Amino acid sequence: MRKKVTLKQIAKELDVSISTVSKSLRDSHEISEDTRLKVQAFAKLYNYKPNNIALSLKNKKTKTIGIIIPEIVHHFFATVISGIEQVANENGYNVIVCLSDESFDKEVINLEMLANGSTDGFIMSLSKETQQKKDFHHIQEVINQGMPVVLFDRVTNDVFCDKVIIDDKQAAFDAVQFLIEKGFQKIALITTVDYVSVGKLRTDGYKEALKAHHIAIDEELIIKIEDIDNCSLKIENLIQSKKCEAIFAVNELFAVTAIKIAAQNNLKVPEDVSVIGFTDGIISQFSTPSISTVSQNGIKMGRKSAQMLIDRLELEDEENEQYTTEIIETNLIIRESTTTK
Amino acid sequence: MRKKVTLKQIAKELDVSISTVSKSLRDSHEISEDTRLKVQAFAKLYNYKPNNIALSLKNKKTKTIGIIIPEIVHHFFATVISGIEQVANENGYNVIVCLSDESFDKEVINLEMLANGSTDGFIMSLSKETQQKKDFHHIQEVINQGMPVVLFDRVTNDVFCDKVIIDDKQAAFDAVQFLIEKGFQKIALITTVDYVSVGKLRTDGYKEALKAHHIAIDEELIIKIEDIDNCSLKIENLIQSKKCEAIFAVNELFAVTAIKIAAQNNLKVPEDVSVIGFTDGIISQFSTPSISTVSQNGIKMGRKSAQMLIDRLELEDEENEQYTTEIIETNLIIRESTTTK
DNA sequence: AGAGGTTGCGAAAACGTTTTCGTGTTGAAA
DNA sequence: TTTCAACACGAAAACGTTTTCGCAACCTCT
Repeated sequence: MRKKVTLKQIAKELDVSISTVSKSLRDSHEISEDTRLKVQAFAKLYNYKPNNIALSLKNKKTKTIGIIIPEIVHHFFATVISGIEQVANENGYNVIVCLSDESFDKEVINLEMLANGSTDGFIMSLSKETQQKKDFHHIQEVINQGMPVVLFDRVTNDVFCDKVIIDDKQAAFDAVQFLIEKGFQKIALITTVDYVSVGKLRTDGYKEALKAHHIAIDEELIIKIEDIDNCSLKIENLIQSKKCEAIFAVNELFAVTAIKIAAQNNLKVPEDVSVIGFTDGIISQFSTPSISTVSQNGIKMGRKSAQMLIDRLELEDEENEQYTTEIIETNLIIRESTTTK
Repeated sequence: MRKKVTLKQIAKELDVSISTVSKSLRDSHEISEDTRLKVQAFAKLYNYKPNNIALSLKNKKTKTIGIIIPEIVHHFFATVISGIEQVANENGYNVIVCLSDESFDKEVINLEMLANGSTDGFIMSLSKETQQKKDFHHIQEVINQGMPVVLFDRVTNDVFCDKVIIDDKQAAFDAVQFLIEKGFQKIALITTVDYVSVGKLRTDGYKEALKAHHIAIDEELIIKIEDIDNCSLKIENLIQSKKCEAIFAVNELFAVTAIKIAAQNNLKVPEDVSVIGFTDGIISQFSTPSISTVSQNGIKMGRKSAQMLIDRLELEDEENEQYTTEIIETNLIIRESTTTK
């Protein structure tokens, strides 16, 4: 077992000082070519690599980004991480991932844990519980300590920092308008409870699209799901009522579940009912029929978030207090689950 | 902006030495109750938390686990990370995630990057390219430096370390046997090229099941996919040949693609052809029909890997050279895509 | 030969901890 | 009064770097 070699050991072996070794390896002009080459050869032979921890302590930079998200077993979040990791890597950063499991407490603990020197900044998406409690002191605290934070997707107006979002309302508006233009009037909405920020915004977009086209909002066509595991009944009621010609669902799971239940009730998609979902994940692509959906482009979202964070990190305390909110464009991907009336 | 407070600052404020502050906060009996309480109160007021980097440097332990996997946008890997994170968290560890993108070079770079002090050990799954090249010197190197490594799922016999796998061959055997017992004889196999270790093993299991039941192996029923994007043609040929009554696919994507192509060719699943996949991911659960599959339980795999790594880390150099290979049980989940002949 | 400049290197501080050891003060025992 | 232990605290080393500064030795001019 050949342990990692340090400057001190090299110095001892070659009978020079630690400073000389360090300078030689960094190609300092202070060192004669003789010693420089000698040291470099020795270092190469023993495969010397500087210790990251020591560097972090000295430089007060870890070159590490903390990511805190609700869960990772979720295609959208996985793509965002993937995007973050790309940009981080390009810039010599590592990412350390923590999951809040949608819990406020875990979010706080993870944040405090990583804030004690482990990372230079954070990229996060709020847990459901945090959004519900509207308690963001932990994030503000970290920002006050001088650590940049970028919020993405599930954000809040109550904390000032850089943000990356999609225009949820507009995207929902576009999707519903698409259905309207295809001739549908009775359009149902399957959404989340209101405290989930994106669910609320998409609901707003749905309503505005109807209004813009002078279609009355029928509350019976709007169902709000609290818990994905118990959503079937409500959706079944909706389907069986046969009052809707089209469905807009605020996520993939709701969309595919609606399609499944429709099939069980002998309704064909898209012949009997058109469906548009949200988030272009695995499900939408591979379900039968494949699902028309609003594509969020998690990769781009992740890349942008990472870029914003790194830009701020490398600004070197120039105290640019101008926070910006970046909007990632969405686009409607039309597949088999929609047709014309 | 209130920067984090250090021991030194507290010491200065209270006009005592750094040692006294440190000892007070660690409830040392060397310190009088007076000063101890005074220091603790002050520390609490200023929300003192020890700096992780400094601790890491001193203790030569980072309490961080490095994860290197081919990609994260892949339900199975996401569940494994989730499992690792659970156990890591329970034991006060953080996880730092790097993606190899199936590239050998990126795998090497990431490993070397993290090996320079950033993590205490690794949990990894080999990239395709690494498996193809059969070059594992980078992993052996890290192990030689005294860092424990746990390999999961895509492993190799060429490096000695702890491993966590499923019994791919047995699982494939069971799945195929299940089809045979349902009365099918003409069972097709959709698999990967041979250098992907798990693909090879599952292929072996398929063949052995046929042999065990005295069914001749028909090479025309075995198709090997190199690239997922161009798999449609081969699968279509298989389907159109109408030579198979059932299909065993070595992953979800192959399974769902087969079902889709069957539908396009007016073959119904499971009435005309039964399908069993591998990996119980989102697709299998939500596709229509839902897909019978071999469940791998990524969570359990992740948890086990993390536990093995942490156990070894906390063994404190007891040099236990007994490496073990843990096998996570699989189980066959029967859904709508299979029936009896 | 002395002044001044260059070259090549080492000592030491700094980052933030923990811990070992040394030391001065106090109190009690002899 | 002397002696010794207990007590309370501080100095310093250590972890592995980088960097500033100081200092010899040598060289080059006058």
